Amino acid sequence: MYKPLFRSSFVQTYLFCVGMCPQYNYLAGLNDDQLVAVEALDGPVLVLAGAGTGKTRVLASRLTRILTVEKVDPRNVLAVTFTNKAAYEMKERVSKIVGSATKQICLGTFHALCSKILRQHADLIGLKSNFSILDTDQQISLIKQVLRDENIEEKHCPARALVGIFQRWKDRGLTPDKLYSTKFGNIFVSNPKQIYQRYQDRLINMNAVDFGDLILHCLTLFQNNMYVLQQYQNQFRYIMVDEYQDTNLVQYLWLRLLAQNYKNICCVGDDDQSIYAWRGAEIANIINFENDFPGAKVVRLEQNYRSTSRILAVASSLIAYNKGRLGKILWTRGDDGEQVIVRCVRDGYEETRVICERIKHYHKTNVPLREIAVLVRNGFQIRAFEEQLVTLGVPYKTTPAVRFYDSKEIRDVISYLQVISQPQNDLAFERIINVPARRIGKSTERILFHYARINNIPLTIAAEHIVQDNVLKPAARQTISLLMKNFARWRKASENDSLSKLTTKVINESGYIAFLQKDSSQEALNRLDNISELLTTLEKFSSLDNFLEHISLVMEGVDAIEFEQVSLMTLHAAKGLEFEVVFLPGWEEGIFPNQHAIDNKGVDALEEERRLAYVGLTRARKHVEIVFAANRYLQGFWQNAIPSRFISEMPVEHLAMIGNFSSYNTNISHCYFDDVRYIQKNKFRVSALDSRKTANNSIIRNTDYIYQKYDNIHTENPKIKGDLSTNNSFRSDKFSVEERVFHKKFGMGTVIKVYKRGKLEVLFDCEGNKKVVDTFVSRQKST
DNA sequence: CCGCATCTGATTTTT
DNA sequence: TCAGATGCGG
Repeated sequence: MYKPLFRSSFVQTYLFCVGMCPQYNYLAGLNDDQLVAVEALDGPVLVLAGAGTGKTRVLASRLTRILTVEKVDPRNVLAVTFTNKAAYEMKERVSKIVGSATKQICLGTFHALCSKILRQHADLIGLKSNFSILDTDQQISLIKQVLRDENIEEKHCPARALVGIFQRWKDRGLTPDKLYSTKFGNIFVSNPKQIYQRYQDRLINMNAVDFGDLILHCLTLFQNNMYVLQQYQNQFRYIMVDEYQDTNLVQYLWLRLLAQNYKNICCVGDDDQSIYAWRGAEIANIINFENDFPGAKVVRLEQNYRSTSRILAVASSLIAYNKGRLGKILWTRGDDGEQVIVRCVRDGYEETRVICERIKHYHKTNVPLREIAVLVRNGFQIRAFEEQLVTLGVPYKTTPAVRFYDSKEIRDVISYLQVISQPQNDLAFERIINVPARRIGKSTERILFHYARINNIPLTIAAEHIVQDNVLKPAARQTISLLMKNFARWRKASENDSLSKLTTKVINESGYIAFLQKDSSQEALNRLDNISELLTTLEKFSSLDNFLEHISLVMEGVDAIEFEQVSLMTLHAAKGLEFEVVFLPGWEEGIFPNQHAIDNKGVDALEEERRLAYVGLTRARKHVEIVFAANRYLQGFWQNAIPSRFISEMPVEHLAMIGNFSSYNTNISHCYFDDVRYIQKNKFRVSALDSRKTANNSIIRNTDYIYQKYDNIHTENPKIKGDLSTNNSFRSDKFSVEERVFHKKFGMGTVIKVYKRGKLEVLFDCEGNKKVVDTFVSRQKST
């Protein structure tokens, strides 16, 4: 019953040769701390790896040591990462050192590994091994079905929100029976537990899991089947985890179970770079590591090989405002570098213009475009830069690019393939039952669905049955009959045909291609292109199941060849990357930190924003340019903005403030930049950092100076002295529709709509319809 | 069944 | 503003 996940063949011999090779030195160039991290193989180890401290190198060297020096069978090594990207990177790196043995290592994302394990023991949790993995769209439509069955109106309880809520529960190991709280986010329904239970029942029923289930089911499997757990506990002698700060509770429990036997678990992460708490990551995992794994060794990697010391000083000062950190101090032997530029601009348009000018400037001074990045807080900020760069003819790339597998036509084709391979996949069947349009409308669907639910059978089976009866109109009956005959034929073909041959058959015989060819629009042409691209991709897969697994777990398309282009991306997407020059626009209260974080009364959300800022700053090797605008056109309103609090948390001596601050119409401009304006550029030395540099090879542990410096920042560096809230405070007296108001510029008007956050739409008597912020209008006294 | 008007609400995103 | 959802009429 039990099979090892990976089979080994001649690897042992190969590794023996590598291990014996005297000139081969995997330890070359590692610093003292890195060396400790690489050599501490026994027992639990936490490697706190700051940004740019050579984390991936350490992981790869460690793996090398385990395989070549300790001569551990690669099958006994488990290496878990969070993203496919990280898994791929690690694979690349390790295969350069240990070659083909890499394939034997159990290396992958949590989800991929759990899926693999689950498919081997599916029967133990009531699934078949060909279970389907639902994507978000499918989750939503399943929840919609459940809500419909329970007679719950979606208005009170949007399916999309439920996806998130269920996911969070699953992140925390809460199966319906364990759910103790009936709190349901902000959503009101009478019985949340029941909806959750029904959703889970339906999933099992249709032989499907969602992403959260992959790990949660696997954990349940281990907990309920001692002998299965023991097999894996014995198999995985060494466990390594990357990006540990991003793991959630279930993943932690999963790891802890697996590590129980050998206890050789090494987690690498950085609490300061934890930016995914909002989707279930538990920063507590990394903070509590020493308690969770008794006797754990903690290694700090603090020597930074990426940024200038000024950039590090700025980033360190900022992150020091967070409480509850494990505490790390990055240092470098590199140059002090330039000051971090903080630029004030009039509005968003100027922001884009200036940044694009600066991009051209750096490019002219021989910085390659691929070394330049604009990192934003919100996706929508990217667009303005795209437009400007297009007009300037500067090549750029945005991440995430539109995902290949997300496009409608690809999803359609995949759904056909899913129905072939997983006849119980109702959601896939539902998607294509009338695509291309074959005149199966709502009424036919309803009859079919009803029949399936009453008899508790999959839709495909129900369809087979129902065409035998007379319940359907002849036309619909014939159409469905034909469709089912097609599927039977394709299913048969799938046993012999290659994947691309099968797919070609499907898209021709189903009429899908004809349906697209009928349409001569550019859009349809693109879709046809995409499909032929899919056919090419399919060549690479050995089986249909293989392919379906891949697209469920690896949504990323293949990265295009990297041209010389500027990177435009969100701060989240930038984690793990580095650039010579980094632009950080939109550093205003409400954008960064964003409004949600400010509204949350707790500090947690704000601290996560701060970590995000820290991630942004530490992406840069040489230059950082922060920009904030005094006015911004947002969601249809012009609003004036306050510089981000994060700016005041950075040490002024490392900043160069540039810009015209008079655009502020309150006293912000003066109070904010008093201390800053006259900083002289060249008078500064980073003394604490310098002293470290002079130390001959021994790392100075005396960090008092820096701490003292931080304390000063907290107490004696009140860069924001004035009242910043002048224009951004909200009125306590709310306006209502039809009320008469007066605006200094537009005159008298009537409120026609009231939005959230004090925004009004007013029909002015002379100026017409305008949207304004309520702090700019006054109430007309009724006499 | 589709197209157009109207309304609503608006992070971050991976698996 | 602007994209996505909804609802109505042909």
